[in-house]
Amino acid sequence: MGIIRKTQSIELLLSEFSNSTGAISAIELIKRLSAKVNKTTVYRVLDKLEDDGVVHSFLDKSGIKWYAKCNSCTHAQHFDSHPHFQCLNCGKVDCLEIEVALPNIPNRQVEVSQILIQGNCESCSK
Amino acid sequence: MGIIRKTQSIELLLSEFSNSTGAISAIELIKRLSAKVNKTTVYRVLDKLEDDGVVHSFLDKSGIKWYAKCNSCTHAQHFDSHPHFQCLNCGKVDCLEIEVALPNIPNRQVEVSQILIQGNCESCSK
DNA sequence: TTACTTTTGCAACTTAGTTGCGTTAACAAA
DNA sequence: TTTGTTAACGCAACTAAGTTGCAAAAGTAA
Repeated sequence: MGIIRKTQSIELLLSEFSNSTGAISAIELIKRLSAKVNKTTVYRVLDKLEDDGVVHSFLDKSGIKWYAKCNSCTHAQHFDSHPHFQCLNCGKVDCLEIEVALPNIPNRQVEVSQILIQGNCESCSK
Repeated sequence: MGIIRKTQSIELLLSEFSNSTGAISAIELIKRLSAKVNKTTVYRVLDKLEDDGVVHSFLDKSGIKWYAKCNSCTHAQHFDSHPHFQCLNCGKVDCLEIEVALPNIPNRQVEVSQILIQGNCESCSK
């Protein structure tokens, strides 16, 4: 569907993404904005932002949803196939700006792939 | 903790895995065994089987848990880093017996990685 | 300002998985 | 074979993330 009106909730959500480098979980966003935006609205706005190619989403290992700004996604094409890195120590999640070459898989047509890497991030592995 | 007693529930769960090639979702197992085993027990047995290296688990794109027999896992070492393939048409999920080489990631220590590939399986892409 | 329609908040719901606790059933020892 | 121990089980109640329906509020074009 996409965004039609620039509302307050949308501005608030977008500014959360502007003020952050890594990914943010839906739950974290709901928590941060709880005073100003209802959780249903947060989920709905995130859906639309993803639909418009403004953000992309993925699940971490415990099944909760994370969102991050897209660098080069549009509504038509989602370049969200980069790996995501989650620090097991501090919990921070980032998009890795690298390409992972998947080997050809016999007799199967690949549509989407999702790579989640867990370990220790830069600050936590010192 | 691991399995100490060979109970009926464990036998039932194990036979489900023996009679199947691909992965099976926890929900599917609960459904199949609903007449004989309580869902709490299914979850608990799966935990233990995973603990013992008999099966390994992963999440699909909608966040639900899948289990598959391990070919070469032990309690000490889980070789569950192969990719998983989920057919978007028939829903079937398989372990792919291939290695995916992850590029080195600067300044980060990789502990675990999880690769989920979605597309059309052999039977569905004809 | 009006009229229209999107967006929002609320409450209630859904679904997967978890927890606490009293009961049942493996199984080793007698 | 029986008994005692305790792992494993079933049940009900709970948790947490996310969804739905609907009436009210807020954008926006005219």
